[in-house]
Amino acid sequence: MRSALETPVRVRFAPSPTGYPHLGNIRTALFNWLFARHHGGKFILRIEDTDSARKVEGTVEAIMESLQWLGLNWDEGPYFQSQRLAIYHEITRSLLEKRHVYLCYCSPQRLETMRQEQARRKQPPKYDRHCRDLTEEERSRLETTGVSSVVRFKMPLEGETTFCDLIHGSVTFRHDTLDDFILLKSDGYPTYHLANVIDDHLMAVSHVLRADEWLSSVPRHVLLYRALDWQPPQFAHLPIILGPDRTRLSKRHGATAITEYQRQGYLPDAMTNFLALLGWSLDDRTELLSRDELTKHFSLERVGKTAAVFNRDKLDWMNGVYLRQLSLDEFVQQAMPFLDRDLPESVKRPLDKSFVSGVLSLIQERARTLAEVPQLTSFFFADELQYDARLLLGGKLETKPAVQAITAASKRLAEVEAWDAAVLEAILRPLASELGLSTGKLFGLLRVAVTGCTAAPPLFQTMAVLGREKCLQRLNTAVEVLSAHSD
RNA sequence: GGCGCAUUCGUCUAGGGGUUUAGGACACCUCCCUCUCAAGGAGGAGAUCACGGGUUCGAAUCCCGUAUGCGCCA
Repeated sequence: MRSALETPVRVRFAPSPTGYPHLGNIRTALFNWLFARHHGGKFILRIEDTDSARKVEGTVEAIMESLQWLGLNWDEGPYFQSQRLAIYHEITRSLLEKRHVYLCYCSPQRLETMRQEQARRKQPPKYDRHCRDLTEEERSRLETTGVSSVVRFKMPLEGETTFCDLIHGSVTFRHDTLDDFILLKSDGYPTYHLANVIDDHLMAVSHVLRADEWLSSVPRHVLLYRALDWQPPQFAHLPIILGPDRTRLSKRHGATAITEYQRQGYLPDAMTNFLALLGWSLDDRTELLSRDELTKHFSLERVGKTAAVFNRDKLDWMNGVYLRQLSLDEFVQQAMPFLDRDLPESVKRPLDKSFVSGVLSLIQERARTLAEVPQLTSFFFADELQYDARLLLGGKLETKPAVQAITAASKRLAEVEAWDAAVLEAILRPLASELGLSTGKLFGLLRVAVTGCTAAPPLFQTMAVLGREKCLQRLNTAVEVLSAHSD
């Protein structure tokens, strides 16, 4: 067996453009990238687009965009398998010459009835090798009729193949449980097995890190490498990521496309950190790791074997941690596009940067995603607040004392010279006792009057950012709301 | 149907025969801080380590079955 040190590390991320990349795909990409960076190797991007029927428009772009968003830069590629058909054909020809493969002329109908028969007899579906030993005459007769053919691999009839997976250890498959799988389809396109093996070899891929579901295909691949006289790469099959219902991730689980997480306001670094911990861990306590720390410590030995359920709550928590770690300027820069996108249309654009900065300083530690920012701050930008009078009273106050309290506060605030949080507090705190109200009641009342919400950033800081004019105006409105309300 | 892989708190995980009364994180609960919400701090609850057999003085850790889940083969 080759050791990782002998050959330069070259890994690849090889998605099919059949759908937008989701968490599972990207996690595979991340592990490949981390492995490459850890070993100072190369990370290759290869698009396995040989199944034209399932190709989905725009996915190649989405794949590249997703990788770029997460900072998973590739060193080579993208290579496209659809542009390498001549290579696959040539190598298939050499396999034919060496009799490792054969042409199969069986019609889809024949195969279908065969399968049904096998299913009826509860036998494993397996090609019956009808064309494996055709005589030359039979073959040329079929050729002249112009029937289409596929190329199948001659699976050894006995024996077994054992290989060592870097994560699972030694795995063995008996040949008689495997069938003569197809290498080249009748339309001339290679199957995954053929194209994948050829490309990995030609691109000098040293380690194949891919999802667990390919584990059962490895014996086929190993046998193919042998037939071609090539040295197989090292394999590492990664545990898959499951949805909350313990089934594989799919469109049913909502935001599957990784770009959707970008839209929902997750930071690339948080996403990377979170994904890295799905199937890998550093030790028994470290949860937060920077990109550099991840590449420094990443190793296949610490990759687990069991499928992991994606836990949105933990992602949210982690994103909040990363959001709080940002400097205010960085936070403003990150949040600005979300404000632009989601604040009501009535709010004038462009937004004033210094006002936004003041606003955001108050909610940075309260937001878990950037997409929450507009909701958390919309009252700062609104012209008029919408709320019910009962919200002001909070079930604790009568209308009259409430009106008195607001009026008294307004009066004092109108006279304040310096409009900042400390001064406001120095004015309003004593007012509570003067009015015979608890600070909780007074501040709660003012909070609703000024923000329209019962939960908001600290009152004095909020008022300081909002500015005197807007605060007084809103207190006024609150009095009107209360007056119109009878209890 | 055959083959393969997996199985530790709800979830992510630590754990490679004795240091384990199974550790950490998210979520949950309580308390502290406090003008609300967060953040932060302190604590709590939560896993007979899927089950059953072995091996061993001793097993979550090794072996064998069973079950369940997932995957591959069409």
